[in-house]
Amino acid sequence: MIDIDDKIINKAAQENSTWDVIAKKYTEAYLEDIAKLNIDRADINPKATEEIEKMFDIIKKLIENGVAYISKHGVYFSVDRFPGYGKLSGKHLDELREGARVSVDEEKKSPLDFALWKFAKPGEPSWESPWGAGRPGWHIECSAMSSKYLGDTFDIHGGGTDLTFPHHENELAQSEGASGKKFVNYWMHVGFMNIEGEKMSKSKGNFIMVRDIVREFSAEVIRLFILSAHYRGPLDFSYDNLNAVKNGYREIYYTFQRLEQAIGAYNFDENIINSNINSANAGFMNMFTEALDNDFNTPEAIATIYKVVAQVKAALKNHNIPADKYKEHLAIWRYLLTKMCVVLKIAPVIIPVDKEIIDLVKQLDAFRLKKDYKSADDLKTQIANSGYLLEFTKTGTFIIKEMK
RNA sequence: GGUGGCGUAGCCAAGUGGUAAGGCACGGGUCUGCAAAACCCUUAUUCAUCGGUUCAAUUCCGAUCGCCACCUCCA
Repeated sequence: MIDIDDKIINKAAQENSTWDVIAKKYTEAYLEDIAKLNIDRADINPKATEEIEKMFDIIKKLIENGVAYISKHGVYFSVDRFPGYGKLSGKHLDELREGARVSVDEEKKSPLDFALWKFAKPGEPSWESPWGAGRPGWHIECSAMSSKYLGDTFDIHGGGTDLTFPHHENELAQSEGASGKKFVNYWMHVGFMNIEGEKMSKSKGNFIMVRDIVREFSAEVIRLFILSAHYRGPLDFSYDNLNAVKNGYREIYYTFQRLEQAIGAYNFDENIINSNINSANAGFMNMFTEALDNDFNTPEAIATIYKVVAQVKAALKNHNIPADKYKEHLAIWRYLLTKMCVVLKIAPVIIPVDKEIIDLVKQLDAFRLKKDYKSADDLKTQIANSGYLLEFTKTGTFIIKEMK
């Protein structure tokens, strides 16, 4: 969490508040939104201002290694002294220099050098450092926090595609410049979400807030929507698209409910499941796994889930299977489907149907048997008003909790 | 201008040197006492455009057009 920077300082001034109050407010709002989207809370959410000592360690090492220097305005990273600079974003130093404006800061050795530590301006929050009072440069907190909690080298670093340059490039440079080791094994840069084909922007007023859409759509639907496009590409937000995904998800949700009711209290154990998974079942699981192994191809993984849903529906109707094997057969499919949905965290929570409703349906079925359709229809309406729809099948009536 | 990415049916969206997954929507039909967001079927001779390589290209190469991001401060 970056809890100190220019924006926060400005916002604090605007609202007649202090940086720490502002930072806390937005951090909490962020964590709330994350939770609403069913995103697991990170084990550690370090704050930049609580990791200042670690920043000093890195800056010291960079100075020792000759890739950082002290200038009038702060401690700077020397881009020219780090041979790999530009390797992440595919930029070349000479091209960048041409693009750079005439240096704003004459004290910098290269216009591309960036601040590791900024000396305090009057009235700004500041921390004591070996080089003078000031505050962290933009990128240093990420290097400090990652090396402290994940080590000098770690596997996956995510972020928006807009951060590739300069932020991640600089972060990589200072981390590797200090440690001498490879910083990150895989970078995952995600594409932007547009609104109705246009970039979100405050000036256009076309931005949406997580807290607003979670009121209308479940976390599962939102997640499925986001995962429906490859993460590197752009994602176009629109209510039409979201509703289309919602309609698709309904099928997954209902299928879970049908499975639940068809299997009932059947008690299966993993051994039976594992010994009965045949090549057809395993094939779907492999498709799913391979899709995700292939640069996190979630659209393909989702397509596999829909294929499994189709298999499940066929299985539900397959009464050629001996009764004693039927539930076992379904349990295997449920096991696979659940596994896939859990990975994407879109598995629905199935709430048992209320006793009252079950009783009503029993009455209704009795009326149907007696061909008293008037009474049956009345009950059906009553049940529908409680939010359930019924599917009459040869083997019984499925009671489906409607998805709003 | 530079660098990178993208352009696939009405919409969303994968994919491969060998002839286009999946979802949504639409249309037609079926089952059911009636119904259903249940079931079945249908929907791109074609993958921005134009060339080239190849026995074969949507997939490789080149050009063109269009869209997006970054390339400046700050984050």
